[in-house]
Amino acid sequence: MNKTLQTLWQETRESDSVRQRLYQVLRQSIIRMVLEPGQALSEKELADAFSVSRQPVREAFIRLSEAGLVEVRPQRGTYVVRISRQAVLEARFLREAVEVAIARAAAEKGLAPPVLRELNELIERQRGCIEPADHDRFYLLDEAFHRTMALEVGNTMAWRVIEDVKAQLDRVRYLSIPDSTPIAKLTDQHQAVVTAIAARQPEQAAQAMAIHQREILLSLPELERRFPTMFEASTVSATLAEA
Amino acid sequence: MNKTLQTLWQETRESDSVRQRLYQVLRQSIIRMVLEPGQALSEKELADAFSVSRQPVREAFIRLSEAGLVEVRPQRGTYVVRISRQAVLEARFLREAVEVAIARAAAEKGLAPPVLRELNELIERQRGCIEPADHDRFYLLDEAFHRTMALEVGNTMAWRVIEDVKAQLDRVRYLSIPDSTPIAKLTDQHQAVVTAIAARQPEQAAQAMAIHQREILLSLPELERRFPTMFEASTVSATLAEA
DNA sequence: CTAGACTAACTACCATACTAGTTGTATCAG
DNA sequence: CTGATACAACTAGTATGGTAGTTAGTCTAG
Repeated sequence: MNKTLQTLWQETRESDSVRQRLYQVLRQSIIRMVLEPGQALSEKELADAFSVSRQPVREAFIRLSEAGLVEVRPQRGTYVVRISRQAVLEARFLREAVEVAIARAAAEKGLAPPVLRELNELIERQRGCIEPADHDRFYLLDEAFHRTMALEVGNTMAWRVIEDVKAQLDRVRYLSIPDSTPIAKLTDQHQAVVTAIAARQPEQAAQAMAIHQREILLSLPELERRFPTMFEASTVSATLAEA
Repeated sequence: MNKTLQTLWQETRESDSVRQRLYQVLRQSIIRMVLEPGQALSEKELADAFSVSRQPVREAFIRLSEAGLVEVRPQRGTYVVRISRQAVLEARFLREAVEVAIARAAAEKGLAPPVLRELNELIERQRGCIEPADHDRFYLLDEAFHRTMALEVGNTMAWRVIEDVKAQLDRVRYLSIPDSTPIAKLTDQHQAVVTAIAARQPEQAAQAMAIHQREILLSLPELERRFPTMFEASTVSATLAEA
């Protein structure tokens, strides 16, 4: 069993339930490609590795399968799902729909000055990741940026949805490091969104967020070529449908 | 234990896992107010009632808690969550965001003639529920309408999100029967959406769907007055925030 | 009569045991 | 050597037992 899993396990809060801790560890491991797409996961093996029983492992599997990160095949096994072009496109569509609505709502209702200050501060810190490039830190700051916006519009439910679909997208993003969209460009896009919100221009905010959400589309086909084993075998019809 | 639960249990497919069957039964029961907001649910009691073990009941509880329909308080108990104004508003926001995006995408990409025919047929059957008013049948046809649109735009993920948030909204809808928005009006709104999609007018389709999604807002305050026990005690600050 | 401590009856969580179903392999018949 | 079959080693799903924590009620000390 992988060493990194043990490390992540140690980092989880002991006050949480075993199920939650396992879920977090496995989720992170899948996103970070520690557990590779297609890999089989064993309830028993993981239970032994973490010195817990099979039951919480199983419950974590169920949760992961609902998030679309693993597939549980009854009496057969549980597998890390391969990246699917269809799933990525669906996740991106969904995330755009929700985040654009959030940006528009934020511009309509307006955000309190302290919140705007917090967002701008996050953007500043993101600029600090440009040179030298620090993708890990930017990832965290980027997540914080989107989370802050979602929650400040008063919507925990929306953030949970975003968090779920983000997992699909982050796996792709992780693959595309370091030749992904430059951090500077993404940060500028964040800035554009906040500026439009501060200026109370809903359509402009929505537009800026939509542009931001479409960045990921660019690298997908190339990644599928470079990492064929990570992807679900795409049928010809599926390929044509997207053309 | 309630008689209706047993009936629903009989109707579930025996090929599904006990966990899934329990989830469906409990979900429906909560939406239909068979299990009332605030009511305590007992693992053991339900397990005995359905002649299954506590484990699948527990797993169904976990899934329900993720859908925001029950609250699991460790070592304390599991309770049907009361309707919360905040949760309803969040669910509505989220649903509007996703469904509007779907309507827009459908108008942009266009739908195949058979699909348009199917949607129009559903609308026709919905008209059949107007006089005499058949809310139960309309509910199913309405769900079918939205599901068809979501899936036809090629998005199973989006439909799953809608399905989840719909649970929150359907509970309110169930309360507001029979003095809810007239079926005729809702059907007309469906028609407007399909017409705009068929005419390939994205903005018009988005607008029509947005109007449709805002219907529910109207009845909420009155329902909160009429059924105080069904709702979460709303604090003064929360009330003010929504004003 | 009141306040605090103890107790009994719950709860969810985790561990373990058992069942039924799938799969790969080895063995045996042709 | 090939093909089918039986078996062994897995799997997830379900059942049951044990543990720690919460709660409400009662009983006792003041």
